[in-house]
Amino acid sequence: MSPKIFSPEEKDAREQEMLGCAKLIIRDEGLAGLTIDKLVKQLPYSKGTVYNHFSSKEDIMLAICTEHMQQIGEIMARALTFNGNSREKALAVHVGSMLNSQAYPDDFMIGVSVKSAGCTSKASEFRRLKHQQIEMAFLAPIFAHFRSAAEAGESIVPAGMCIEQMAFSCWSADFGVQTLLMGDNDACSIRSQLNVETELLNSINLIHDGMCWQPLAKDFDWKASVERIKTEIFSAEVEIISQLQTSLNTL
Amino acid sequence: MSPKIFSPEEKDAREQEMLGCAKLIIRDEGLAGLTIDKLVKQLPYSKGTVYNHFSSKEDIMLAICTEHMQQIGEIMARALTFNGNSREKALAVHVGSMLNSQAYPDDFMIGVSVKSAGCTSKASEFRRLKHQQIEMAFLAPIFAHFRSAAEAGESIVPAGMCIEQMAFSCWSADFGVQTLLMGDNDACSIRSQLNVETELLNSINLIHDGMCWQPLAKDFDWKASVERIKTEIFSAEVEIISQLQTSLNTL
DNA sequence: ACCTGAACACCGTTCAAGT
DNA sequence: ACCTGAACACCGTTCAAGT
Repeated sequence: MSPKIFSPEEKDAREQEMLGCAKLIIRDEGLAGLTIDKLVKQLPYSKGTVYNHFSSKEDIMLAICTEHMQQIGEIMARALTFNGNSREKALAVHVGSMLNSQAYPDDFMIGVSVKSAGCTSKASEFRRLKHQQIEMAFLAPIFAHFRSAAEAGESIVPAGMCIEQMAFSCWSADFGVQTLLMGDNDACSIRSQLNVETELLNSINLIHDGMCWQPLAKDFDWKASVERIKTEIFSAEVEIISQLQTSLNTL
Repeated sequence: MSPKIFSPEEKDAREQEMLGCAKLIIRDEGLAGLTIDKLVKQLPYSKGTVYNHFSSKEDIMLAICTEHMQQIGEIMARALTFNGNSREKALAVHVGSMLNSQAYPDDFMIGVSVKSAGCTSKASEFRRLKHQQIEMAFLAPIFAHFRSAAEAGESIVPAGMCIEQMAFSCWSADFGVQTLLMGDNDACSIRSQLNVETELLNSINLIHDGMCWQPLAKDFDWKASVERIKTEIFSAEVEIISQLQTSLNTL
């Protein structure tokens, strides 16, 4: 009869509904458990409609990854409000990213898969652009923080490096530690003895010391800073993690 | 008639044949292009026989990953023979791992996939054990190198850290830089401006400086060291990379 | 204009039937 | 004892038919 025309708001709400459902499936059955068939079965729409919103399964994954990054951006902004010296604020960014990964481990796994496998190439142009745009948005305040610390003489920009490269060093080390220590530890006897929080602090301390970021590791109680960051800024995330662990233990 | 019985050598040779074929497919069509159907079609055996050797597709992937790690072990041993100071030798390990990843990018991608996705859990017990054993074998000389440098007073073991944690910091930073910069750069405008070799040297220099590993970055020409390492130790790998790039350009 | 779901080509894995 | 390949359950994607 009357062919229905959907407003952009309705389309957006439905897209959100689909993504939320996909996330639930991933949370329950893992990333490999996400299937278009399963997704459609739990949704009041058909396959065709899902493909009307997303060009492929990878497109859905990239969309979830982008949402996750938006959340990370909010975490980073919060981290930089920490009441402490500039190096503590930089540390807070990593503590926040780690807590977020622990509170939402599936989102973190999706991020790794999207970055490592060539998922982006199979996603739609629109989704790729949005992803890139958000990545830049959340990096900007980080760069600004590194720059102001260097300009204040609290850290030294190494010869031949620029601010962006300094931030990238921290980011890639953070990514490396989390990726290597979040997976199945049982595959490697060395890694199974390591703790994410400890090694992240160790790695970031080494890099910050390499930048001569004051105060140096040996002159400050950084473990205490981590605790303060957790309680003063990320108590909500810590709460989610502890709930997640107790529910895992009773299982 | 006479039921054939295969010797362990024959079984091993066939396994190698299967793995070699799988690697070729991955080299030509990417990791996602690897399919049991395709593998069998290019092999003089049937599906059942392949499954007689490997418990699953993940088992094949882990086997390839383990072979690659064995190769990395050989690279690391070679790196440590570099004629230079102890920090240069430590740097050589990373240069070698990077060159190997560039010379055999598919092997590197498999490693990332195996580590990030829960591939190990789907692989067979036997394959998992072998993987773990080889990982430990190639880490041992690295640990020994870090320890002797610290004992010689060329580096300082930070308070609260042990030798293994220092080595892990370098390893995870290396892994982070390579993973983030080897994929599709186009997804991120910042990353696309960064060069793997430059950022790897920057990151490792920051961490080594953080360990006070002499001589410090500012007191030495580390770019020159990288060039020396490339020509004196890894000329074969450099040659493969340049061939790979010219064949990519003519394509 | 938009939704539907049958149909398609493909996937990893198994196992009864052969030799 | 070992190999074979048809069969199975499932996957992502498409598109002619509906409303």
